[in-house]
Amino acid sequence: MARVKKQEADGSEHQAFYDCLRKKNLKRTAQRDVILNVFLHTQGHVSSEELYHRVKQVDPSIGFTTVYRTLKLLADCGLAHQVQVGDGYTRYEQGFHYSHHDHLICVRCGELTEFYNQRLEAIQHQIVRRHQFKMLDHSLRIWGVCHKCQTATSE
Amino acid sequence: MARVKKQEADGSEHQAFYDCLRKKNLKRTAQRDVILNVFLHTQGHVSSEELYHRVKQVDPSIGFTTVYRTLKLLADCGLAHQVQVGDGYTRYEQGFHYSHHDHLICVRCGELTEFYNQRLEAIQHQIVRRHQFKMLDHSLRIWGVCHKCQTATSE
DNA sequence: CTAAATGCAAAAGGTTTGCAAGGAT
DNA sequence: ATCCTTGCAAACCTTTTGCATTTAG
Repeated sequence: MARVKKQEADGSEHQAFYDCLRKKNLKRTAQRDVILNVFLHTQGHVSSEELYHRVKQVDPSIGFTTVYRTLKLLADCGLAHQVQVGDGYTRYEQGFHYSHHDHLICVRCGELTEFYNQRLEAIQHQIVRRHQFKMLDHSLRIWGVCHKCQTATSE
Repeated sequence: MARVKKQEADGSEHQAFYDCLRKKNLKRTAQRDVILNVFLHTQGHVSSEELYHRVKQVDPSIGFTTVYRTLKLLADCGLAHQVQVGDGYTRYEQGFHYSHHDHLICVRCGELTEFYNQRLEAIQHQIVRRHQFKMLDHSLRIWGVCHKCQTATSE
């Protein structure tokens, strides 16, 4: 119980979304509501395609394009965060309570493990400063074989 | 002079390429020679498309497919190294004298700056060990605005 | 000779866009 | 009434592949 991530009051993401829509003079629609909900209930890193399939189970009338565009909109509103895993798909992870982290990617089973290391971050800031570079984003990805796949019977 | 990277005798890449071809039972062709030469004389991070255009200036009869496939072959032989900058193109940098490094990417002018930090590497090894992960590759990319673009008249 | 290489054209496969119809404010 | 949204179909774009022809060994 000690390490349970505290969850913000339910709906804070929704409110943030509505606010963002208003600010952009965009409209709240049933489709966007469904897509946001499904996205918020999805763990991990989904592609538009994957989210589309989940959304279809809730409302089969929603098209891929809308999911695709809404995902971009969510990213724009800070509710989703883009990740390029390198598998050919643009993936999104939840971004509202987003805190920077990096990824271990298992090339065998595809599992993504998130990690965060303060010293890593500090060094990056140092490097950027040294190059008089203004950092906007950064991404560290480590590919390899996860423990589970290493111990699995190698064939 | 103390830190000048020692250059191998000219042609060592070629020899390595021929050896690799022989080992794979593949053939040495005029096209592959041209493509290797152009690649070796190209600085930075080229896409197949870009290399194709350079190659065409030497021999217009060489097709894109051949450049594309040869680039993959070069990577396979350790002469080229793939980099995903995130601009939609698969890019390659020289890989024969390759030593691991990471990239600063200017989102304004597209400039790629390479850097290397030993502590960064050490921490990554530590993280991997901690996760009982067998690292195969890793890539750190930092996006931002380079010094030149920061000082350029902002409009 | 035989297997590999080449180049064209076309297929793939994910991403993006045009547009007519429908919907929110 | 107006401007945004939706979903379909098609366009895009880079990456891959099929195949008939040519070429290296």
